[in-house]
Amino acid sequence: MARLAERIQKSGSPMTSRIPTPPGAAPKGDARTAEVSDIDRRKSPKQQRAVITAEALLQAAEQIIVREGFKNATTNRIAEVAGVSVGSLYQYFPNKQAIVRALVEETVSRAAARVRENLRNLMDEPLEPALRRIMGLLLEIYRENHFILFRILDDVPELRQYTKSLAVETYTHSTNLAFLEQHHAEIRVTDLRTALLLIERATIHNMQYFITDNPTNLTEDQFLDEITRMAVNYLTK
Amino acid sequence: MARLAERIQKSGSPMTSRIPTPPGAAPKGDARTAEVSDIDRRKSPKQQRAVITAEALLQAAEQIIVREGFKNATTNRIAEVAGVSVGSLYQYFPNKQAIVRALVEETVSRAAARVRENLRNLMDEPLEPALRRIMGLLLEIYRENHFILFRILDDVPELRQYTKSLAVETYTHSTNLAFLEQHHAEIRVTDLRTALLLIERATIHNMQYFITDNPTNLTEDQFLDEITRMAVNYLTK
Amino acid sequence: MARLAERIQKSGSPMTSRIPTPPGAAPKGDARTAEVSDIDRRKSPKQQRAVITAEALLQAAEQIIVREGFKNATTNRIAEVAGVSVGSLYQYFPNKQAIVRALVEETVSRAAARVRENLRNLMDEPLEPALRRIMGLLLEIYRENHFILFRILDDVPELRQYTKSLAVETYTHSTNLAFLEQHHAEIRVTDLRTALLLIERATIHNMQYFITDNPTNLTEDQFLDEITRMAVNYLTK
Amino acid sequence: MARLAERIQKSGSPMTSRIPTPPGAAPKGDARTAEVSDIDRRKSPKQQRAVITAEALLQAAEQIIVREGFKNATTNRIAEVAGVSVGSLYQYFPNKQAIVRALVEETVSRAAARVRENLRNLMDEPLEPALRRIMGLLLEIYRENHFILFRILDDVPELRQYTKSLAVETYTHSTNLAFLEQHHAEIRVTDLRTALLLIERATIHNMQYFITDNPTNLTEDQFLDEITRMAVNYLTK
DNA sequence: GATGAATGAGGATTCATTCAT
DNA sequence: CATGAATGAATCCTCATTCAT
Repeated sequence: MARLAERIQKSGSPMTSRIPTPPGAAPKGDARTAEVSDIDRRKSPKQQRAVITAEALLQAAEQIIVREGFKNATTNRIAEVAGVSVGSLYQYFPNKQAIVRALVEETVSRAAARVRENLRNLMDEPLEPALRRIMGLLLEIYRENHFILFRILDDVPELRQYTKSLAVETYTHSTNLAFLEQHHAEIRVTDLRTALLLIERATIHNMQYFITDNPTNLTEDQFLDEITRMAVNYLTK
Repeated sequence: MARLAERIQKSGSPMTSRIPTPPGAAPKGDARTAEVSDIDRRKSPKQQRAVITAEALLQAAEQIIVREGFKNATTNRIAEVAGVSVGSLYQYFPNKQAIVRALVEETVSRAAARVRENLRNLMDEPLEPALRRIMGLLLEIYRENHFILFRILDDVPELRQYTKSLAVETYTHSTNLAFLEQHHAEIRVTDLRTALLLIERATIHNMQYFITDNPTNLTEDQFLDEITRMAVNYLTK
Repeated sequence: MARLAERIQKSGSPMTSRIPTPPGAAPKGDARTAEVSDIDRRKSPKQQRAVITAEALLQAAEQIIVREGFKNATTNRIAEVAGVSVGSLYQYFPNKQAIVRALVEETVSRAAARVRENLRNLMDEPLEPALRRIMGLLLEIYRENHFILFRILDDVPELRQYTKSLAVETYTHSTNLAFLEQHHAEIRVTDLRTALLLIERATIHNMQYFITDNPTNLTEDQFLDEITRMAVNYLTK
Repeated sequence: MARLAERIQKSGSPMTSRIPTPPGAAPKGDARTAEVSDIDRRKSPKQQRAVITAEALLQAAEQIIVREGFKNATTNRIAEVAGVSVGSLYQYFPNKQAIVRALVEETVSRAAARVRENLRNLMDEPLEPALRRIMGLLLEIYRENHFILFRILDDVPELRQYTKSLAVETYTHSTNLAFLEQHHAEIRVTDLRTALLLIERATIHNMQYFITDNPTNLTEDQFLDEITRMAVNYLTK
């Protein structure tokens, strides 16, 4: 939440600029640097109170989305739940979409930080157990933030163009890649980047379905085993 | 198209009944017999003209969605493009959602029929080449019906509860299963149904991303090879 | 009012197209032909009821503007006074501005028709008495339609770009010119078109002030005499 | 600028009092003595800083209006550009309108001073060349202050009631009259005041159109010649 | 049956003004 | 005095659905 102020910004005319805030991709320590505010018309909060309000708005938005569904998250309702006026909402967010975006970015970057940190600690572990651990972490993260990480991106079509840049994988991509390179001895595929992308998709969406439906009737451990096996088999055989 | 009339039905108040038209799941001859709740159907278009009108509406809806985006597909516009009045639209479909649903079902069941048919012809082929062939077919189908099969489900949150039952895999599930059983000798996983579900997810969403973004920069053939390899490796190693 | 349907049309995105409906400028009988509807999204009224509603909306708008001032002429209020719903308003007019525009065009073209007709009958009269007659007519017209012809154009900044094309003079310009040419013997200025433009401005705005303030304390007849004299002196001396 | 403080005043509830600061109309030495209603004045900026702030606000307002259009001149934006807080803005001006009014008065009185001064120097010149000189000066002034002198009055309907008292002519009226009286020998019209009013209207609005559109395609010199001729012919023939 | 006019609740957004700090 | 966060009424516009003709 420390970077909240930096994240509150104008999104130009609703989603016209095709290239979104590019994901930090520094090969070594890919700590995301604060995204440049594109001509933000909204004042960035300068007083204590302002930060609190902006925060309250985001929390209100999240709460409504989770409890009442995205379509009930009108600007007026968000303001109401946050305990402020609509006017205040527009003081911090240029439009409704910006709230959702801030919410997602907030969640994603936190999640990504967790993943990257774990991944670094697992750099020296063998591929399979390391992957398995990461899978477990991912499942936990996605379960905790299911609404924000999955549902919202579906519910806000305009946000879809940003989906890529807002996805957790994107934020962790370079670290993921470094992890694979670290284990290249065990891996048979040559194009690591491509393999990574394919596995990411396969993994994430299986998790999404596991969380919402669990059509497999597997236990969580069994599920993670299978998912890991799919990834490892693909990479190593 | 023949079963159109059967598919047109009322969904009660928008999506309150949780269980939609359940997918046929007969293990062997899974020819879907239309199980339509006769209650709630607005109208049985027995006359030629009626069917034509309903069909025109669906085509109009599809055309608008594909060309102008989902949010431009208002009921008035659909009727306009179809060349009838809104009043008539409501003669054939109880509400907007029913149109979308009919459209999806239409597309899905056609696609599923193609898949099943191909699958049956490949029953005696070895696992890998057979799978590869199916993968190619699926990619083709998803590409052709990208908007209907992927985008709509995202754009109509209320339809998401139906996603499962409206997905192509669901319609082909039993055939798919039969296919796997036919090749059980090559397969090491024990729970075929679960394995199938996992592979389906992994495959379909990778295809979705390949079609919309192709972030991998693979050629279609390369992509299909990889996807197939992922599935085969998972099943057999 | 007969051409109402033709006049109800979309104005593109609010006033972006710089070139407005060009004024009819046929040298001979400059009867304005129905302006082409630029991509009008709104249905043109086909039933009796529709025409009545559209008409009621225009009248409501005029009434509100005249009685309550332009700023009270909100879309909701216009609909209310017209006795219909806002929805209906937007059935016939793509946006608020279009209503005002329709109102002005309606008034202007009617006024212009009167002027042109009179002018034609005065073609053979000597310059001064003919001009004096026209001045009287103009004053009458502007007095009757003061709000629509003067105030609105000021109150709708976006409409200002159209001011030229919506002004009465513009609609009568070719006839006016023909009138001057007819009297060229009495006239000393060489560039009739320019002279006409200068006189038009001088005349119209003096009338505007006369109607709203009459800071001169002249009687109407005296005022018309002076205005006429100004024009005649400019043209002939 | 010295008289700024005097000009800052409260206008009651937005423009309810019909009679604004009346223009000084002393026939001879018409140096405007500021007649400000002390009631309603928000604040007397006696300190240096205060005057500077108020001045900065006016300049900010002008800048925004000219560069970004009137509708972008919100109070918040004006304060922002002026480098102060909205709160401060309301310290110096009771409401938005007061800012606009101050801006107009400022500009008008400066312009009027120039006109009057020139006029005095031309008192002994013959009518035509003197008028021609004044016309040139007026055109220059209007061109420089086009936005403030013309556009604003259109954009702030509430200000229109003040139009008369805020117009340049009004501020120069007595001097103008004195000028005409000085030349009464050349003039045939008897009621000089009325003639003056008529000529003022004719002149000013032609200039307005010349500046914004120049529909005549005349050069500036030609235009001034024509305008002058119109005035002289009217006065002397 | 068909038509298309009418509905109206509801949503996003703005901006002059106030007032606690 | 200055600040800037908060206010909230008000505005324009949409679109699924109904129903009189």
